Amino acid sequence: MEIIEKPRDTNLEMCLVSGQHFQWTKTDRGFVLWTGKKIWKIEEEGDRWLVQGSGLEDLAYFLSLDQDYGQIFEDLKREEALGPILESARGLRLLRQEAWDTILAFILSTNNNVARIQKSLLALGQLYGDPIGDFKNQTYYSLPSPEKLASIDPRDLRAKAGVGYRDKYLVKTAQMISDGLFRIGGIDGLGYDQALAQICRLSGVGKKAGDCILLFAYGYSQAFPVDTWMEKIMVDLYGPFKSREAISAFGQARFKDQAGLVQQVLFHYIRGLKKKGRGGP
DNA sequence: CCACAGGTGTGTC
DNA sequence: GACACACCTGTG
Repeated sequence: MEIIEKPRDTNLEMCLVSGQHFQWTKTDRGFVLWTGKKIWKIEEEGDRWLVQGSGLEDLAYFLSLDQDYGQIFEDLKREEALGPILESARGLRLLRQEAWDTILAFILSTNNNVARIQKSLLALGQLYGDPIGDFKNQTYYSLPSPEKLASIDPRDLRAKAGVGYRDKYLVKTAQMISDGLFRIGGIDGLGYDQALAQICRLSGVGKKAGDCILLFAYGYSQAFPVDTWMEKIMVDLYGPFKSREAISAFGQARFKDQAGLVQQVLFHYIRGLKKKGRGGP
């Protein structure tokens, strides 16, 4: 157990429920969160964090604490259309997740909701993953390796992990990687367009999921994933547009290295509306 | 019962 | 390339 000062410009809950990361659970005073084989339990106590698990250095990396999000939010004030939306999202950060976990999560994300994505990921870990940590008599599991997942019958995934029609996408993608037809590390160093083309080779990964994977796992901060909700709000704020792709291109050109963060800010805003208002944005 | 939930793969023009 | 259309599963 280590006790640290709560990091600046960091709202842990906001980072976790923001739809970028699904491997976490709430505890009485905080959260357990994991990615790959790293896991942490963070309890919030006033202006302190009580941290257990995989160590502070790796946690700081995962939370991108080396990035000055206070300054980044200040810079984004130039976007007048964002106005109060931006202020309400202070504390939000982009997390640095393991690529393999992120690939699985966003294959699952198609036509799906957060609760079910989390349920499927938990089941995959419990059924086929390895134990990575114990907190309060609860064992937490990593996701199965590509080799392991490649050997599983898709029907089992569907029946036991509730992944639905994404069953074969998951297994196919795992096979591509375990067969050496796709290298997880092969994305690094590519330009954005090439990186997106590469990641979209994976089964079940299209433009939207691909953008999410590039943004959340590979550090392409200029990626601007556009889903149905993002489409609606972008049309409201900056529209009209002729296609989702046009919105993505606009977001990248306009927000540059902050495009991915802006997308998260907007998603946070949409979530707030859905929780409070009912009826959506 | 039907629409919807953070789309993608496949087939058609 | 731009379009339909099907697709697991849970919820309101």
